[in-house]
Amino acid sequence: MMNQIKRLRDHGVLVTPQRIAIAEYILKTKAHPHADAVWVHVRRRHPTISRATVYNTLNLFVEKGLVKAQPITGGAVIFDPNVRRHHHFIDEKSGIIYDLPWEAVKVTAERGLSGFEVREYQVVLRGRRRRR
Amino acid sequence: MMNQIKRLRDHGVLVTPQRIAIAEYILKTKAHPHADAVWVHVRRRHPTISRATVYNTLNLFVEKGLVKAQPITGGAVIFDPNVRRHHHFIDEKSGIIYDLPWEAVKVTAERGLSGFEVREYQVVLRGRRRRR
DNA sequence: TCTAACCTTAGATATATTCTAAATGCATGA
DNA sequence: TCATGCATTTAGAATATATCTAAGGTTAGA
Ligand SMILES: [Mn+2]
Ligand SMILES: [Mn+2]
Ligand SMILES: [Zn+2]
Ligand SMILES: [Zn+2]
Repeated sequence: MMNQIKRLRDHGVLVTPQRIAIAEYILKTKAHPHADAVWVHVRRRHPTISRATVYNTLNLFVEKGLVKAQPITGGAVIFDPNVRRHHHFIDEKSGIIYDLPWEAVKVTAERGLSGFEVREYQVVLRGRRRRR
Repeated sequence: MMNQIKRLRDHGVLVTPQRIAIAEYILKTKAHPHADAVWVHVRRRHPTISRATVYNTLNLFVEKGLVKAQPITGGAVIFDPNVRRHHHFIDEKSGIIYDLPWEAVKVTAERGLSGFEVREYQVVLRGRRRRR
């Protein structure tokens, strides 16, 4: 899509076919994928893309503010196109990570935080997504 | 210390010299170390202890409820002797992880959480520890 | 003391991520 | 348009984290 290309340029990212392919997936997904999952996805249309390019590109997108790296699980770092403030719920059975809107949870400092300059925070919740 | 040995037995852990050495460090530290840091520490007195034993032992301690694994940073899982509910502040310059008492922050569910069965949660804060 | 179950170990394997250096591609000005 | 210079891509090596294997050693209770 043309608007992804413009979005890359607007963020100071030099456009290449590999970066377009990665952007088209990572900027729209709700799956919170890790780098290897992005690689598997993007290879469907770009069979020769290397793992190093996927890592390089995702790290570049983080640096440019297009995505956020979320190291909230044990294994691999996951990449999140939602760069606004929000919280995360991790389903312990499936491993699926859900976004929770910032307004879903209210966090209030009570005491004992005077020694800490907080730049950002989030609530990380674990449990089971209820069957619907 | 004798009370560490009793503590291991009380948790159904068969006592060995390696486990005592690991317990003496991990059950008292405030450093939130990862497995390799525990290995480096314990080798000062047990030079032949293997990395596998350190990983096996820490995972056993988690299973027995003596410590909690906290996958809140990118790299290695850290092991925490504080198994009560609490929050974490990560100093982004040094990487040092500080415990925040449960009462330091109040978390209130507001809306949109009806589909989620929450088993546990914590607030993860990042920023800079203020110079005192 | 005897013994069965359990533990420790070195090294191999698996997984996640970065590095290296050579080949290739992109953007710009002539 | 094209040459040029700089950035990007690539395969594979290297590094970091974690688990597995199988042989040998230890623990704790009878
Ligand atoms: Mn891991
Ligand atoms: Mn990692
Ligand atoms: Zn998210
Ligand atoms: Zn802690």
